[in-house]
Amino acid sequence: MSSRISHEIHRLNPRQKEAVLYTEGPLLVLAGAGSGKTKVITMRVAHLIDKGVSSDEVLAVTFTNKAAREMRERVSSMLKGKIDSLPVISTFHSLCMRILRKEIEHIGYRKDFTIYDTSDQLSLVRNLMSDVKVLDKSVKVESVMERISWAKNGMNASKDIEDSETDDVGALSRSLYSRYQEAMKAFNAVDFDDLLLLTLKLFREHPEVLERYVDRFRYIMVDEYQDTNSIQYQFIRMLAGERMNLCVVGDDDQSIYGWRGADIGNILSFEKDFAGAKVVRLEQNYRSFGYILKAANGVIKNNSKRMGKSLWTERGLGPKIKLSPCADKESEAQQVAERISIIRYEKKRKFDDFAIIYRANLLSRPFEEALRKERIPYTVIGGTSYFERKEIKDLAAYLKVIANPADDLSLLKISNTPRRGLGATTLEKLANFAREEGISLFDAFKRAGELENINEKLAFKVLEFAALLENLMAPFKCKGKMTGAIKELIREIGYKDYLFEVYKTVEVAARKIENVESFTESLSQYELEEPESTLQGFLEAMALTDMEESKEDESYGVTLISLHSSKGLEFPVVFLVGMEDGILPHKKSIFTEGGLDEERRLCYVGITRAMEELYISHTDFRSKYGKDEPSTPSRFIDEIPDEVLERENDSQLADPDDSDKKAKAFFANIHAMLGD
DNA sequence: GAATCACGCATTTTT
DNA sequence: TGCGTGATTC
Repeated sequence: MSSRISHEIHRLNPRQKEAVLYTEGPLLVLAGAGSGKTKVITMRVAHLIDKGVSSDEVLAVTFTNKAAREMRERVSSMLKGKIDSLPVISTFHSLCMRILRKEIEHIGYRKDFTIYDTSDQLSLVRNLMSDVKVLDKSVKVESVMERISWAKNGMNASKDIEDSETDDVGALSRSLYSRYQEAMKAFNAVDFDDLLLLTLKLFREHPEVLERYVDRFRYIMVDEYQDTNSIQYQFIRMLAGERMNLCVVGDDDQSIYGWRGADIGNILSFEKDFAGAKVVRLEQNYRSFGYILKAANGVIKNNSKRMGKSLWTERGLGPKIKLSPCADKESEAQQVAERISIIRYEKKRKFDDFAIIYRANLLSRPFEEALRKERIPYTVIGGTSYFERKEIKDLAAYLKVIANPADDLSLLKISNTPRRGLGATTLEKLANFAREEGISLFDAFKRAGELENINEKLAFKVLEFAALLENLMAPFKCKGKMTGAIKELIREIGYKDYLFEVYKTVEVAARKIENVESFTESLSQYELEEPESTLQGFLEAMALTDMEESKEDESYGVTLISLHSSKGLEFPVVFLVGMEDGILPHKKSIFTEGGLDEERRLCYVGITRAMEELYISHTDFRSKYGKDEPSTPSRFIDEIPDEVLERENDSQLADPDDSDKKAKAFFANIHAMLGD
């Protein structure tokens, strides 16, 4: 046994050590916020391998790429030089993808399937809706898609979509459900839900396949177990087999994704589900001062359905939590901004040490304005921007067609982008022809000459376009030729000219072109890094991974972030803002089953992000959608023990001493901005 | 095909 | 209130 790893294990606290050393049979590690969870997981993997388990036999599953990447890095540095291959550490989705790539033919799909992301799904549903001539504009495509996905995941009370759902969305979703599935299959495409669902189907219908995986993965670990949904639960359950060397790590108190299908019941009934399970509680917190933990404990103990856990620390109490009532959201924002200036100046902190955390992204606005006014640099996390760049989606659609000519949807999308005179009517005719002949749209393109209702000139254009795509297929199949091929593609279709044409200002067009370049760049990088590079592999990486690895070091300044995205992060100074009833707890959650408990957990997550100082604020009046409404402090504030709180006055009037401080701090911000 | 207008909508988000 | 979408119009 390696002395270095055993030395590291000896330095763990008793509970952590217990979790690391208990390797056989089901184990639930209840890891409180800041209790050294990642350390335990990685150490456990290292320990398993160190004691002789082959790294091939170990599987660790996470939810996000970021978590997987982090874990992979830590495991590999811990085992440096000891092993030649890392264990499989991957997200649910990429794990299933890997399994399906090998085995999907067992259930009647083709191996070269394409992955559809949310926006692909959305445009498919949009197309289906226009096929059946839905004129009712009150039905949103998003709602229909959501309902279909919900049904697929079996999260309706019973299977499929209930007949009793008589509302428009329900009825429409029901009638489109099978069309959706058929279209996906015809396109040789698979959506995010399918990755898991089809793997489950595969395992159910082909026990011999399942057996191979059960036999291979002898030690399984699942991170963030409280976030698993019922499909993921079943998947894990099957993989764990009879052996049940399954270690799940999570925190029921941080289950905040119930609204998208996560089932907190999975973690709560782990002991029942996996007979003989051992439970280890990690309650010693290494992140926060005592008062912060007391506040967190005070709030969360009001939830009834939980495993029960109470955080403690050896770090001492630290400063009390400051509670500030503010007149309105503008003064709340201003107060926070001024406070950040002063604290940074007086305590020699960096702007990176601060975070402003809120329930809903739209609350960030006033804070951004106040910070700008105060000359404080900041980064807003969240919003949905990365996946939505039109030019990237365009090029990706080209690649999808080249990789999978059966993908009618993507072909449709690129047929007239850039414009080549293939309008809606022509495409409609081609689509009809394809349907009649039972062929793909691409094959229909290649036979455009046979259509009598399309004139010769137009048919020639279609044929030309099909030939263009077809000619590109070969270079994309050659190893190491993809970067050249994409440049060729961009040139051939005149994409850059098209961008200049479409976007009026030079700046916007230039930005778009920059994105195009970076897309090319990422393909070339993929090709360089990946010895077994294929176009399919690249598209997969695009769909399944964030591809934004470099953005982390760009972020600088105060972090503005939603409660949900703050999970897993920590900051020396945290401002929990907008702590009002109707916001946290959110008004829509108050009357839904289990909604209030989840809001409380959200509050718990927020509090436990703070390492040293925590400020909680709320307003007397809040203008929403134009109207001024009186607001009440969040009911969760009442659950914080009084002795940990320091209540501040409502008065915004600063004493002279204070304004002096403010001025000094302000000028210090300007200096900081100038870079000294 | 672009500009303009009116309307509706307004938690949370990853793969 | 403020934004994004879809329809309308030139």
